[in-house]
This record gives sequence, C-alpha cells and structure tokens, in this order.
Amino acid sequence: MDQSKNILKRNGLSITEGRKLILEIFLQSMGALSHADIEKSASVSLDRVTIYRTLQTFVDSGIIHQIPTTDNTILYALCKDSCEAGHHHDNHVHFICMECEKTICMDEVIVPKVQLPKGFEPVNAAMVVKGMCSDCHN
Amino acid sequence: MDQSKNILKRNGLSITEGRKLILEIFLQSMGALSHADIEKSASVSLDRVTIYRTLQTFVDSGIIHQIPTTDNTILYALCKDSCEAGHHHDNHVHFICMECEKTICMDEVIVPKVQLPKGFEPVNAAMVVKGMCSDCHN
DNA sequence: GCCGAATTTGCAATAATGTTGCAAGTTTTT
DNA sequence: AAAAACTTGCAACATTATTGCAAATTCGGC
Repeated sequence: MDQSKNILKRNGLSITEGRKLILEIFLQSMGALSHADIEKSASVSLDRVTIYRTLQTFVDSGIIHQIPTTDNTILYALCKDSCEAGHHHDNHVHFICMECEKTICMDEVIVPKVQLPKGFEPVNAAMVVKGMCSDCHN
Repeated sequence: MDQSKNILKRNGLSITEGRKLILEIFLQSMGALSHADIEKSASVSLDRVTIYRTLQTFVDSGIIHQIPTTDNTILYALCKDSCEAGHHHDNHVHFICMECEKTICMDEVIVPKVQLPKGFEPVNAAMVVKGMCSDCHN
C-alpha cells in the first residue's frame, strides 16, 4: 500500500527510488517545501538536478503545485484535490508564519473571487497571507 | 520638477544618477519589473550590484514593493500610496497576463480579507491573479 | 523472469543570479 | 571648500538553475 507508489502510478509516471523518496518527504512534511528543503531532508543523497527535474515533473502532472514567494525561491506543496496534468485546482490560501517561517496550505480557505477591471479575464488566483501561525501565536 | 528627484528627496535618500535612472524606468513602465528587466532597459550601463542595492534601498524606503512570483525571480513595482519605510501599503491585487507576460498593479482592486482558522493572525496578504489582460483579451 | 525500448539518473560543464569587501568616486553637511 | 557620510563599481566568491550525454533503471511484451 505504498502511498507514494500509488500516486506515481495514478499519474502515469515511472516508479523510481528518487521520485518515491521526494514524494515521501512531501507526504510527511505537511507544509510547503523548497528545493533546498528537499535536498537537505533527503536521507539518501539525491542529485540536485534530479530534484529539479522531479519537481518539474510533479508540477506538470499535477501532484504538487507552486507557491509564489518574494524571496526568489519557489515553494512546492502537495495538491489535495485530484489535480490533472496541466490543470491545477490549488485555489486555497497559503499562510507564511513570520515567526517560524513555515508555509502552510489552508485547504479549507479558498481564494475569494475579486472584481477585476473591464477586459481582464481571470484564469486562476493565488493568495499568500503572512502573519503568526497558531503554534507561534502566544 | 524632476519627479524622480522629488521622490528620492521625500524619502531622505541621496540623489544619484543611478537612483534617478532606475526610478525613471519605473515611472515610465507602469508594470512590474524584475532585476533583469531593469538591467536591460537601462540606457546607461549600470552595475548589476548597484541595481541590487538600489532595489533593496527602494523597498526599505517604501518606494517600491515586491510581488511574489512562482519563477524564482522577484518583481518590483512602484507603491502608489505613500508607503513609509518598513511599512508598505501594497494591499492591491496583481495581475499577470498569460499572453503578454506583463504584470500589472491593480491599485483599485484591494485584496479581500479572508477568514483564517482559529489561532492564525494575519499581518498582510498578497494576491496574484493570472489570466488575460485587456490588451490581449480579444 | 528475461530482453529490448523507453525513460530516468548522475556527472560534468556552463549559465544565470545573488552577495560581500574594499578602494575610488559622489553627494551632503558644515 | 573641505570633511564626513554615503554610494558606486570592480573583483572575487557563493548559490542556484540548466543542458548534454553516457550509464543505469524501469517498463512492456513475451
């Protein structure tokens, strides 16, 4: 019942050690991870290039999604809903704690629609809230 | 009536050629710019390092603000309201056109408040909408 | 299970991006 | 006009990302 194996299979990807490992890291972490986070937390050493390529593959397949940040890194997090290739449903709010620096996907808080000026056609929207998370807020 | 000069003066910064030039580029562009964009569009050649430092200075002073992206670059755009040092008021929505790739500040569309789970304390929120801009939408 | 085809990985090389120290040059202050 | 404060550019370095290619792994049919 290897969960990571199933996810890979479901998305029509070859099942390899590296992919399973990276997927495990996501499944265990809960929060969002950067390339560097994954490189650090990999028990077995994975080549940097493999990590880049695997993350890209996962994004393309809809297994993970990207979270915009203002510090020239990209964060990645598991998609909860069944995202299909090239068609993400990550319409939830992301929360960055200014204390512990963790990024959390708030799957239950969906991004509200906004009224755009005439002529602008929205396709998708991302929202990132900064503040204090429940653990640090005391 | 050098507008760039005034902005610098108002923020207590030394008035130098490089700063005026970069500020002009922002004033003329309307949209959001990356470090690379500025490097390209500078008529006079500016040192890469100077651009990095100037952008940081402008962010610190509240002249420009950062826009989160999912492609490991940072975009910068002029703050419309009077932002003070260390205290930005860039609570407006950003729009990225998937056709022309431009990023536009929608100063009139403010980021809506969302209801966060218990214990989470928001400080500020950013919102990025992707889609078709009015120029490309035809 | 074995074998060939297709895919994936790791290494090396290269490119792009970001940072720091310091001397020389500018701007501001007095 | 000179001193003090600040800014710039260069050089060196560090980090992060991309590409080509050969070796290794995985997949599919048998």
